[in-house]
Amino acid sequence: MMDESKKRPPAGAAVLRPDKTRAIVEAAFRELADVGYRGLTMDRVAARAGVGKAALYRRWPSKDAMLVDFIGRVGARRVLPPNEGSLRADLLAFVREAIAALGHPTVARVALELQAEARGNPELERALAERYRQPRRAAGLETLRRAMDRGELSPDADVELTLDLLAGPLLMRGLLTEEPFDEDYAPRLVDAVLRVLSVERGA
Amino acid sequence: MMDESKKRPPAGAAVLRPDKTRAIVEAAFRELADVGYRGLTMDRVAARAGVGKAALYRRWPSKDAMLVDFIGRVGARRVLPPNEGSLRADLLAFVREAIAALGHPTVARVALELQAEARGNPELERALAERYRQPRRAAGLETLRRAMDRGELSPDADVELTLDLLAGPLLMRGLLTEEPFDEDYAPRLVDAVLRVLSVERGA
Amino acid sequence: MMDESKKRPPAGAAVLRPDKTRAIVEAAFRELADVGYRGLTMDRVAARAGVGKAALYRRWPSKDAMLVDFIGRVGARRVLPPNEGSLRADLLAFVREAIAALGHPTVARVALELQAEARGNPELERALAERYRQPRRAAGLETLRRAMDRGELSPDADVELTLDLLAGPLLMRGLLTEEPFDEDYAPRLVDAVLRVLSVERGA
Amino acid sequence: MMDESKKRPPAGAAVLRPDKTRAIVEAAFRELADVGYRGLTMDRVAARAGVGKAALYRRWPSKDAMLVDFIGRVGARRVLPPNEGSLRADLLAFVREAIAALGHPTVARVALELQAEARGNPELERALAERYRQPRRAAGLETLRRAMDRGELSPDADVELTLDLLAGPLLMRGLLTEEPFDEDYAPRLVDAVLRVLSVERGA
DNA sequence: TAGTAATCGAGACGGTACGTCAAGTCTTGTC
DNA sequence: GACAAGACTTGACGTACCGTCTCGATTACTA
Repeated sequence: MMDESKKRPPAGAAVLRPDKTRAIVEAAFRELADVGYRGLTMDRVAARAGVGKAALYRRWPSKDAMLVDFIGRVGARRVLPPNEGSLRADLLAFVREAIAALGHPTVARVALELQAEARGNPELERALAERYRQPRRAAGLETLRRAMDRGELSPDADVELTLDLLAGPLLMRGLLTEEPFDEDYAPRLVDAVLRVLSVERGA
Repeated sequence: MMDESKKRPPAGAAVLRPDKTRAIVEAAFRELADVGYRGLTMDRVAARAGVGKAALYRRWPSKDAMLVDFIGRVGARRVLPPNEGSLRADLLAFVREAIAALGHPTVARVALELQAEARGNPELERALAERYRQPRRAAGLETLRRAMDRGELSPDADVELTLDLLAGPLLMRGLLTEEPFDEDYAPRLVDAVLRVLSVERGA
Repeated sequence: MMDESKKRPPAGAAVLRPDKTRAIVEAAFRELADVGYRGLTMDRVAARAGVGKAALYRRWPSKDAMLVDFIGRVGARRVLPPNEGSLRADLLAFVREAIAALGHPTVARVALELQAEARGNPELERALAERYRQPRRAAGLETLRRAMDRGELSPDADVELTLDLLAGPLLMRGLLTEEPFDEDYAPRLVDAVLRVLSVERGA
Repeated sequence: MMDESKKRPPAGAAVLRPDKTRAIVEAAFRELADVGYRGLTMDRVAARAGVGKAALYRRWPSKDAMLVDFIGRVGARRVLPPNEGSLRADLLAFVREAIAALGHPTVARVALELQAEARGNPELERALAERYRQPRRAAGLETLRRAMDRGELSPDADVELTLDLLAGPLLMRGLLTEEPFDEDYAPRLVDAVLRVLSVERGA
């Protein structure tokens, strides 16, 4: 299931049927959106998918493992850094996309529970880091690096802190406090960060 | 339990014994530290406290309510804003205290699970907001306002965003990613924010 | 549950409630009569008794153990030997009672399944032996012994074989082949056995 | 499967391979001897036979039907009545053969479970009756009839009861109580029955 | 000091979800 | 089409936890 190796099964062997897997995953996501992580039950997912409970446990050893696997299915391995021509435009695109993603109902409903569950579930922690935090952070890093290459940004800017200043407020509002983002939150945040970086708005 | 009114009990009425309450609370905190929020069960807390399960439900209507109440016991209704003489010193004190608090093992263990649970539990959400986020935010606000009064800070600074820039990175690292804070994280963060506010470091 | 010792539970301890036990036992017997031993499910018994499944498992460690215990509740520890004045009358009473017992619908439905289950379940085997076979065999033995005391029966009669000749046909027809007993089966059987014992019918 | 008609299969049709059937039957019998009727699972039989589960269900419509069929394979359609020259010798041979058969480990292990299962499974009931009880009863009947023809036995003897007196004790001890048979059980039983029939031992 | 009423520990109660297992059916690719 | 492998649905099993209820014993207030 979680093994990507495509070794052919021994001739004639039965194989987990992809249509069932798909049905399960879809049903599970609908359940997540409806009742959240804690409220999801295997029986209901199975019923909703029109599938026996055993079909679930043939694919994943437990409810938690199943959810962990979903992260890997939905999350991207890589996030493309924006390329708008200027640092400010790039950061604006970056922030706006993040705000949109955090605003997606299922994300809002589930992401925090998932992250909480990751305490004491190293696999889940790893999945979340690899599929969500790291790709986005790498894209942010790349964005800053390109600005340095273009001479827009000093090469000795505090990159780590800059990324924290961008991501921190977004995650805090998006996941923890669930406060809505004002219309102009993105430019206010980006311009604040640019001031930290001593980049002129006009640049 | 949460009602402080001291109305006389009817003749002959017994009263919840405070030593038992104490024993329960202590047991619950030890359980929280050991197994976290999700792992905590009422049976175990009762057993650990040497108490019947009914003793718990006589005090709180549910497991969630109990945890909510604990927030109120531990969290402060008001947080005193620091008063170090300068905005920079105040913010440094503020950030350093936050880092210390987030580093406390039980907080690290439980806070995120609690916040996650607050989705779909408005009482818990309210308790967390009232006892943790709002007092701290109010203290931060007061700190900025005093700096304005002293003339250190322009009166039309973007206060909301400033507080987000301070709290966001701290909460993100402290609760979500659980990345450790570097030795010099506090001054780096504070100085970045001061630059956003156009406040000279020397000030 | 299966412990007869009446030691008082430690003061204040909760205790299995007899009304619930009764409800469960009754429901189980109705289920047995309806669907037999193999068809009985714990869920249905619980539902029929208006009881949670845990209430069953609090009393017995498993479905089999529960049924084993029922044997002990229904079966007699001792069976009174008949006392009709003559050997022939005693044996007739004995055989007629056995035929009646084997004809009871629940017995007919369940006894054989139970005995089959006893293969590989020593506890059940022991319960069946102690509660059913041995008491009846002892009563038969006592009946023959009294006839010897009265001089009706030679003291060196083959008692074991005699009891087999009585019980064998009854159990065979009652449990194995489920053939009905003719009206006059009892006297035919008894008189045949009396001839083996060289006892005159007139005696 | 149970149809012996050898009609040619339609062109191109494959045919159940007899070696597989053999492998399945052998595996099933080994399983029966090992774990009994209740413990036997189709998966294990298939695995033990090195065969897919479908191979079993292609041959028999259900687990019960498979076992029923086994009865037909092992049991005889007819049992030859003994022919030792005298009624006593015939009955002795008859009883001794029955004791030997009931002593076979697989029979002892399985026969009772099978008979129990026959409650509520008319096919199995019929198979057991046709293949086991009736042939043996018919042979017993024939034995008695021949003795009548020879003048050894009164033509108005109670034949039904006589057969019950022979079979009852044997089945009771062999299947129900699983008590071992004494060395001299056969002659004791036979002589008792002969006395019922008023046949002199010397005859 | 006696009465009285709510508290106490222990744990049984109904309900609901978990994860396992067996029966019988279906699917896939090979012979 | 039979074959091996094994995935499929269904439904029971036995476990764990929640929040409620029951029991007899204890405690502390009031009269």
